[in-house]
Amino acid sequence: MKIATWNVNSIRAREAQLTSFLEKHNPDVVCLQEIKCEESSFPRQILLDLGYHSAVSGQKTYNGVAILSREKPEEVTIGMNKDVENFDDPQARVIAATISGIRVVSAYVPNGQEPGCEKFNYKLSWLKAFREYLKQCLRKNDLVVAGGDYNIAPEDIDVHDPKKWQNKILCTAEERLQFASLLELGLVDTYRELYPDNQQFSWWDYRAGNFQKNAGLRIDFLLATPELFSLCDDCSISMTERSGEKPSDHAPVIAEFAV
DNA sequence: ATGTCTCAGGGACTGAGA
Repeated sequence: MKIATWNVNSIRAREAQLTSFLEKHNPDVVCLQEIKCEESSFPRQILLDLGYHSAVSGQKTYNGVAILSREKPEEVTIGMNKDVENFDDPQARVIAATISGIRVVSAYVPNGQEPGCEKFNYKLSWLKAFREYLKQCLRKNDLVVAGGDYNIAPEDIDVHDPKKWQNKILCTAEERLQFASLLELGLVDTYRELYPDNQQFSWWDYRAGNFQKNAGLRIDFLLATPELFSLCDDCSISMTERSGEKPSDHAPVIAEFAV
């Protein structure tokens, strides 16, 4: 079973690239982020024609998450408010579904803009709510994968120039502490666990030729429970899509499980 | 490099967000 996560930066602008991705890799499940549209304009039929069901949580212009799957998704839930009290998030950032007995979460963590600002505080409180959400999810399920754009580079190895990025957004100690607390729930960063010393990135700013210079960060992950990770054969970050025409600024992360 | 890309509003370009 092949599971992927990809921030597509608008699903309508990335329709051709998403089609190529699905045809090339033939994943069973894809967690999408930043679909940037309401459910009514989501290309559901195009994906059905390609053999994928869609579970969608969208909104106009910003954010939006989805889960594509070969098998029909079950127990689809949108947002965190069913599991986390006092956190009614108007932004479409979390969706979950059960596919082939695996609880799949697709998450788009807030960017935070700049340390100390209002959006940064929202990011930190969002992450605390998400931790509680995942805790409940792990309580109910043994096989869980939480794919997403976490907008955090967990360690210096995940950053092309750690000195330049020190205390910058995506790299602050506060964000890294929040990410570590997600792993402390009992989740494994599949790519990092398999390749402790590899430096490979999943996001490169469009500006300044950052991709050509490989000036990137690793901020997209497939987090798995130990039960699921024990079935993980491999995890990789695909460069094809980021290298192609009109790319998303994120690369897909793909893992293979013996399920 | 204040560097690029996407969206909405409005009907060309600007601002927000990343």
